[in-house]
Amino acid sequence: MARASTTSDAFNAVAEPRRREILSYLAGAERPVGEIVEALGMPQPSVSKHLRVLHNVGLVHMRCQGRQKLYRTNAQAIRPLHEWAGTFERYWQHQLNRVKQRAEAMARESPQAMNVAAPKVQD
Amino acid sequence: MARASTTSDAFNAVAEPRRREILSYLAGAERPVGEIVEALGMPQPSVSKHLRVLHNVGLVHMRCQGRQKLYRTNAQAIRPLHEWAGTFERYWQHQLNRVKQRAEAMARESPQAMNVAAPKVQD
DNA sequence: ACATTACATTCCGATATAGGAATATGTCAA
DNA sequence: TTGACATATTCCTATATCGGAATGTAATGT
Repeated sequence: MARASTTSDAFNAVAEPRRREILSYLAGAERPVGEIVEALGMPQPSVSKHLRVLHNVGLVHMRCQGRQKLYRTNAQAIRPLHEWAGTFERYWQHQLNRVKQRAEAMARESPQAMNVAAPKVQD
Repeated sequence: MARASTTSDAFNAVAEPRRREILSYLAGAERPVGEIVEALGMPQPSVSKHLRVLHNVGLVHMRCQGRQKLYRTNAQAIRPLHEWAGTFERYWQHQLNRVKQRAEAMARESPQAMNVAAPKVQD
């Protein structure tokens, strides 16, 4: 099998850097496709294709207005991603604490050693 | 061009569901490959390949111990992802506030309408 | 009706996967 | 040394991309 399709979930959709750019651009306000094209300097068909992917996974909303289509980021759909990553927060805080505590211990025991290259410590 | 390589950054590496499983499993403690294989029920070569990808982008650390290799999630490497998603937090809060305010306004003005199907509102 | 504007879609080619099977590498134990 | 164990790598195939170019489609203006 090949890689999971990008239309399947937000994680895959967001893996593409240009789609992240589009999401950031559309976060604050509705914009027609033409403005995205101009602002981000991407070819129009490319933008349309990325918008289709984003729309399929619910990361953007769309509204028609005359011959324009106004797109806007659906921030709600990004929450699961934020929450998944947040799951690891206690672990990186724990790692930071260990680094901090080692640094303080070193400073107490041999302050003059603080200016030399630190040994590569196993965490 | 094809899709960006999964070895390039954390966003792509994390797009694969099985890799997310592995990261979660390795978040709290070091584990040898064999335990991952058993715990998650994936074929061993598959686990090794996913671990290579995760290691290449710095999402896991590795340490040799005899004939085993102990892997562990590097939670720090997940922070950029969390922060990127967090960028949108103010927008989804804003959306939630609007929903909440509309609900309260409706409750004040016509409490008996709260039990019928709400009109599809444009946000 | 016709031209124009605003987007979307299709066709194409190159490439990067993921998974399965088989095999290779490296480490310890008798 | 030989063998068992733990993990990594290679070979293979099917498929899902992304980008570019060209074309299709729908709404508006004259």
